[in-house]
Amino acid sequence: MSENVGRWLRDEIENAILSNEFAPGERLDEMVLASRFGVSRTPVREALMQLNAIGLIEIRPRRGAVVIDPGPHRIYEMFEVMAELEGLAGSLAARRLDEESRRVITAAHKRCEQSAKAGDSDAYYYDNEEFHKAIYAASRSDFLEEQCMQLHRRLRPYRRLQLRVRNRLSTSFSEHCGIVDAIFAGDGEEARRLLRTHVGIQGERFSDLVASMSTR
Amino acid sequence: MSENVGRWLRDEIENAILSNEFAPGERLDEMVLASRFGVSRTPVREALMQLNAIGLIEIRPRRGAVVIDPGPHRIYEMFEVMAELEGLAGSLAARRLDEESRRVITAAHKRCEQSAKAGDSDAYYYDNEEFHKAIYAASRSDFLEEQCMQLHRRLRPYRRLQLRVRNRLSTSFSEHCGIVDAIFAGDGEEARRLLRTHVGIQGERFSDLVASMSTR
DNA sequence: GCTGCCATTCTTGTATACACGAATATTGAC
DNA sequence: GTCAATATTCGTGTATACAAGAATGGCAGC
Repeated sequence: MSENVGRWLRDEIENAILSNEFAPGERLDEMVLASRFGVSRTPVREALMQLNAIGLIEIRPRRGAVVIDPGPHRIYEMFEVMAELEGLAGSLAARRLDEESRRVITAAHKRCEQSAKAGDSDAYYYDNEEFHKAIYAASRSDFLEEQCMQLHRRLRPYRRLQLRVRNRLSTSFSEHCGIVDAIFAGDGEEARRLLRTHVGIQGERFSDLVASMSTR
Repeated sequence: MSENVGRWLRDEIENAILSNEFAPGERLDEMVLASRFGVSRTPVREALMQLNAIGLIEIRPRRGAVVIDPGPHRIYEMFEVMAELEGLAGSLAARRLDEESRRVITAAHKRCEQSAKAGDSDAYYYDNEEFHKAIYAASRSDFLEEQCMQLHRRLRPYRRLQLRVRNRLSTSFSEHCGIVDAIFAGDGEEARRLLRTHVGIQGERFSDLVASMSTR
């Protein structure tokens, strides 16, 4: 547990929302949450305020908090922005790459290769995450890294669904190869282009997303 | 005043921070704020929690809240991300432009022209803001628009400082002209490119920023 | 006179109490 | 039986009370 109950609750409720335990549209009753976590309403409210500020829930005055339901279209928009930010991170990484970042990216890339070849979609899910985080860090822009991490976190559940789609694992990994090559070659614009298409949702992948969302 | 005290306080304190009334590094005492606004500590704390979540203040456990001091480097990073997001907004706007957006952009652009020709830097400051917001809206991506608005808001104080720099007014307006042309021509990539350079801080403009920050 | 330890004070973190608006159930009229 | 007006319940919004950790100041020892 974190040092104070408020933060701990914020993380707990955030996780519960992102893992779909609290479904979109669901009402979050302060007293129910308080008794569930064995605390009073005060830290619960503080946690809710923070989740409201980052856009995970909506607090309607005098009418309680509900989990925001982004809907397919908005999720598409979020991926669109994510693609742009990752593209920027990639281009900066290519320009600013140092030995340490190169090492971390290579390591994550190799783990992805193993999981992809093994066809282990769960393992790939985690390794892929580390790969992308390695690129954020390699951008050497703290603010960009934070923005990427935050958006990545929010999109995590949908990413996971996407990996279930047929052939997505090997396709994803081969895209990684190109990205790594571009970054290591110092070709920022190529890295940006490849990451944008890698992260963005084009064509049939959007209907895949919608389909997987409705059946979860 | 907003419907509930918590939100009102959040806006009040946010404005006070962005207008530099609460300086970076300054400690925000809950009781001082409470008595200043004539309320109890509870809504003050809720406001602080929200400001913490959006990264305007830092709450150190048991040690109170302080206004975050971004520092020149981080502000540069924020402009870098802003440039990228505005570039995306511009490219989407060019592709999706409808009559309504065209009208709003044209109107804002004309107001910029008047303020620029009059050399009225305060008027231009507001008109310029409306111009950029018009482009966010024209992107027809609600999420992108929100992200842009939020970051724009945070960078507002520094934008204002930049406009004070010699010749920046006319330079800015002539850049606007190119952006409008590209968007109206449906040239998304050109709009993106122009907006990126328009918003980003290159070369001497970074030292201008640093200089203006130290003397405010 | 300076340094380190302890007591005091001050501020934050959490719980509880109370007030008020919204949602809901109940009762009465038609 | 349906609808509307009203009473009741329920949950949020704010204030206050209490607990506990951090900052501060004083005192003793050197």
